[in-house]
Parts: sequence; structure tokens; C-alpha cells
Amino acid sequence: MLTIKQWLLCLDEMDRMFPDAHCELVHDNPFELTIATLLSAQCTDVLVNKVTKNLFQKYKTPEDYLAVPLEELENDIRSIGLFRGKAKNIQKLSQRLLDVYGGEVPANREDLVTLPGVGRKTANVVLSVAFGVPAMAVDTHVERVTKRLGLCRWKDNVLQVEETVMKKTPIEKWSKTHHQLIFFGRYHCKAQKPGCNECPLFDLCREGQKRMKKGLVTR
DNA sequence: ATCCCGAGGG
DNA sequence: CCCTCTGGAT
Repeated sequence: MLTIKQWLLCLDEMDRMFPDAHCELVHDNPFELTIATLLSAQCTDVLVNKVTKNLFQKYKTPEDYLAVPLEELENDIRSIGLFRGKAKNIQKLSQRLLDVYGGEVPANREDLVTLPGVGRKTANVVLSVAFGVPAMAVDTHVERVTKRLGLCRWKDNVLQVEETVMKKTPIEKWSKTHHQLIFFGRYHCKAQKPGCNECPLFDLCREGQKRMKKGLVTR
């Protein structure tokens, strides 16, 4: 496992690699970010942005999403995976926002996760990005990268990963670190082909050392 | 543990 | 062809 000092060195390096890592889901308000994040499940944000560009022109409010038949909304997001469930959840979420929250997205986790289609990960993204509340959303990239580096254990579940990353990271850096881990996972430490050969974090990385011993890395 | 589920890359 | 993508509900 990485020591705290080693982890802080990783953070320094990621500051150099991705000084302006940020949320790449295009949005103008908490409601749009909630929809975009819901749509981003098992889907690249490039695809989400392609869909929301038209979607957010057509639908501005929860009422707008409820004003069309489910099939129409499905068609409007069809190019995204899991479109049937996501369309249904968007309408149910819109209904609940109107019924319980006055049409506004709530700014706390307990209420957010009661929204259909919104789990802990999505809630943490909305909290952190839309409301500036410290949170750590653990997605596929954060999980893979922190486990490869050796900050977390391979058997950890997402909640354990979330707790470990928050515990080891200064709270004022949570948001930036979250996006840097995503950029690092998305553009460098990829699922299929981790770029160990040219990785600035190689000397700190447990998986890198393993791959080195296996002769998979040439440095 | 399993299902949902299309686009994009290798 | 196979794998992955800022997961959530059952």
C-alpha cells in the first residue's frame, strides 16, 4: 500500500500533468448537471455532450421532460447506452423534483439519492460540481487508478475506495483530485493499455512495479 | 450477481 | 470481434 507521503507525491505529479482538470459534462445549472451525470452511466462524456446539446435546447425544466411521451424522450437519448432505463428515470426524477422539492435539485446527499437514477456516485458529482460541497465520486476511473497505484486494495468496494481517498487527501483538494484521477485514467492510465512506459507516476505505482517484474514495461 | 445497452476504440 | 465508458436498480 502507498504511504501518505507517496500519495501526496502522486497528487503533486498530477498537478503537473493535469493542472486544469475539470468536469467535462457541459451544463448550465444543477438540474442540467444532474441529467447529464445520470446519462453518463456506462457512457463517455463526449457522447453525453453530443446528446445534451440538443436535449437541453428542447427540455429546460422538469415539466418539459414530463410533457412528452416516454418514447419521445427515449428517441432523444437513443444514441446513449441504457437509454430505456435512463429515459424512464429522467421522467420519474422530474416528477419527484416537482412533487417533493419544488422543482429544484436538492443540495444534500440524502435527498439526492432518493431521486430515481441517482445513486451515490451521481449524487457526489452533483454535490461537488454544482454545489461546491466536498465529496468524492468514485467512478470506473477513480476505482481503477487508485487500485493500480496502491492507494486502495483490489478487494475494496466503491464505498471503501471513497472513504480511503477522502481520508488520505486534503479536503480542499478533493474536487481537483477527483477530476485529475479521471483525466489520468481516461487519457493515460487506460483500462486496456496503461501507459506505464511514459508514466510520471511509475516509480510510485504498485501495479507499475508488478508489470515491470513481468517484463511488460520497457523503461 | 445480473441486467440494461449504444458508440467508439483496438 | 472484444472491451470500455464519470452506474443504478433489482
